[in-house]
Amino acid sequence: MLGKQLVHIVDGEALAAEITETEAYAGVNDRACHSYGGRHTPRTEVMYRPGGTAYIYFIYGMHYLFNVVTEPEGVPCAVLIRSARAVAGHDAIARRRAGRPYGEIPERRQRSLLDGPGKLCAGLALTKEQNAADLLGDALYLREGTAGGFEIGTGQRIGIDYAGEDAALPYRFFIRYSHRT
DNA sequence: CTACGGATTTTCT
DNA sequence: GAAAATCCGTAGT
Repeated sequence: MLGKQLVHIVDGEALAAEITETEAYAGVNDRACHSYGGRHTPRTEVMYRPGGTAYIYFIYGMHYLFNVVTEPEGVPCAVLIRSARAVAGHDAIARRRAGRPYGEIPERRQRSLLDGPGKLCAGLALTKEQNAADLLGDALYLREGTAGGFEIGTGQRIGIDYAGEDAALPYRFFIRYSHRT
């Protein structure tokens, strides 16, 4: 999904972001995954749905995180979208994140608008309303991006120290930008 | 740039 | 009742 765009139509306006960082959550054998051990709870039920379903959950009392379910029905795996870059609806996204249009926030904040999983959901107005949504929908979908020819870096997943040995798995993926000359 | 504390409520034990 | 797939502001190097 790196380089693809996530689009959410809100009040008739497209809010869109190109995905720059992801993490894989690999199902019943992955201690970091909510479905580890085959757990069925009200929250994890959506993970068992077919690939292409949105899995959005609430965490830390104040943030939503957005995932894409990836496998056939009954196999509870998902990819967390960890970071992205706004490509459409900048003002609406900035208002949701900072309370002001894009041009009125500091450059520092413009560059870090969507560089976290909670920030992405806040900026694109993704909440439990969109949980379990089909990502081939009219209001929420993925599409091809414009980025091309990038390299993919990998690393450990963030914020899952409780996962024991699985915390070391290289399941974090990100676009390697080769600036410098 | 890193390091810290506080926010705040769902979720599962 | 504890922990959580986080973020922000502040302070320090």
